[in-house]
Amino acid sequence: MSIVSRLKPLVVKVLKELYSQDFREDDLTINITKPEFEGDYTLVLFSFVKQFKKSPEQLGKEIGEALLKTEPALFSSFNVIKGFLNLGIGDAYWLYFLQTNYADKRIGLRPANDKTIIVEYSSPNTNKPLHLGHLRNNFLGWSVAEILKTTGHKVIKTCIYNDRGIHICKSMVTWLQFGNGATPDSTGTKGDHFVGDYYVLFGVEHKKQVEVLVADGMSKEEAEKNTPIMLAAQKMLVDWENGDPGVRALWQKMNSWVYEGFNETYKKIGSDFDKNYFESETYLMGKEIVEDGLAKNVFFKKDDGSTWIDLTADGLDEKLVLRKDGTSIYITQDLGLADKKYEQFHYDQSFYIIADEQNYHMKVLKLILQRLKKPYAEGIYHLSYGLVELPTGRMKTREGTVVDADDIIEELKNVAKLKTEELGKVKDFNPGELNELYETIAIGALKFFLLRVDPKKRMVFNPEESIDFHGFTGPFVQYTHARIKSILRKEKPSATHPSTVHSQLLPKEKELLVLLEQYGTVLDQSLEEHNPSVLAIYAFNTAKTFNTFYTEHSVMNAESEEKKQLRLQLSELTSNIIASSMNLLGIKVPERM
RNA sequence: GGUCCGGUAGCUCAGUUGAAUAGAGCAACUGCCUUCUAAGCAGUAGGUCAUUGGUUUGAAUCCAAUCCGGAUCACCA
Repeated sequence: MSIVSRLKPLVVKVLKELYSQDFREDDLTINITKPEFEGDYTLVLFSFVKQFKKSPEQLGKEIGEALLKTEPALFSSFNVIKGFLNLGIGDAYWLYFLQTNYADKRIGLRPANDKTIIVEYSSPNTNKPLHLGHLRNNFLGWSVAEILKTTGHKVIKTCIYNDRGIHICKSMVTWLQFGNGATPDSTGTKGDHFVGDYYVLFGVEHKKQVEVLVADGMSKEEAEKNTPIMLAAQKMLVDWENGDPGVRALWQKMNSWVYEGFNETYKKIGSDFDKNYFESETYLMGKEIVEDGLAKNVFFKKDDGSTWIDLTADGLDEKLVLRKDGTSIYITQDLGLADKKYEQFHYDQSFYIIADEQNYHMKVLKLILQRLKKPYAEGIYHLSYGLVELPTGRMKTREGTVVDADDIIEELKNVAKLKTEELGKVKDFNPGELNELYETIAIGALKFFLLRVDPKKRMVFNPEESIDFHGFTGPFVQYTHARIKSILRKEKPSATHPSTVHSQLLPKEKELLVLLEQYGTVLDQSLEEHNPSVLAIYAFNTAKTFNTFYTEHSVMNAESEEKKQLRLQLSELTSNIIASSMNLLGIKVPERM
């Protein structure tokens, strides 16, 4: 139990005894004491002043004295400044926490509960490689899923492949017309990039053909729809839907190239899925749900035969759910997929990690499911994140400003290599170990960079900043971990050494320990907010605080054996907490770097 | 136009369930490697918290209005 959750009931109890008034723990404001004041935690008194008609100074004195009397073992001192009651917590509390937790490698892990949560955190199109936007999505979803797992939830990670549709046909048609039978193997190109190149080529060809048509007198708008290559793609889509064997075979072949490429990238970035869904298998689902909803008058038909839902009562519009020709649209598929997932996993909650461009769409999805009185509707949760932009603005495929996932990882690996060679600290590593280290650092830098920002907010990805391994970065935290491990390789805390619980803590020791004690609270916050960035910030602060401690005090050459043991324990606890919090972000921490 | 999100140091971001003198990192400048890893540490400098008004003992935080930026409102996905 964290210190704050221990303090609050005590204050409630004391207030009751002193003033015969009941307070809820939520009524209390207890913050960590600012460094410029004496004390560890601070109770803010202003809210009581009016109620009890006493001065803050007097209240503080009375409450402080009562607390000290009630728990003399916990509190060591108090002081009142203006409306703030600063409470000193005795070293014994912190030392007991250290003693009982330092060796826990799985610190933070909670007992299992009975909640099942399904997390959909990747939804790539199979016509082009993954880019920076996909990475934020993947890193975020993976991390949120791991946070849920470590706090005891059963989690199912899923991916939905958008593997059909006009965009896929564009790559296919272009490959048929211009590919001359080339394959990823024959060209030595990664499969997803290979297919993506034809998608780009489609755009180039299409543009050329538009110009020809316009020169022949067609309007630009008309021409856009009528280039030979566009018509071919549209025909291919119809053929695909009709199950044309040739088209299906081509589709399977090209998609398999893409999956091979995706799998390589997913493996590298550590994305894993318990269940894959494919749009080609789900795009017809949902029609039954619409039929059902029509019968229940949740939906209605217009004269042209199209099916709609009226969401104006909820401040939205009328929304189409089936086209007039009876074919389904995006939202229809999503209704079907939500149902399918529930059928398969009976989830309590269903998370969708999707960019905030789709806020409206996700609101509609949940609302429709609620109108349909689906048992799982309340559990639908859209974890909306902001787009990743470049310093020059939004990434645009057409302008070639999209940052490719594989490229950026490779670039960061190179930086890691150069930096590591320059420092020369791991000259004894074999090539395999070196490659692993470079990858650990590169992925760590990238994940930390994308996860350290509040997911809800738009963020700017500055390529120059991302290759900086100093300061508020993944490699900084990784480095601190390696530093600690270097000490612990020399000596581990002794299990037989007499207890350190009666030691005296120096300011830097205490500062670190107080921070380490907050790990559980931080984990709670990241869980409640579905926000990995609080863990990233915490891991950085912990590393920074350790480095300050490390510079000021020697562990191995401590003043006494007892001090050495205490610092070894502190070091081990720090490394465990850094490792745990970084692992929840999907970041590995090296033993040496 | 309706709805939603954002505007904090030169840049990137914390802080937004109200609380003490608004914090980090980068960039700039000054120091510290015969001592457990200098991918580090210590320090200097840098702010009308978009603007105006309001509520409050107390506002970056809550309310209102305004300005600026973004997203969305398709028989696209």
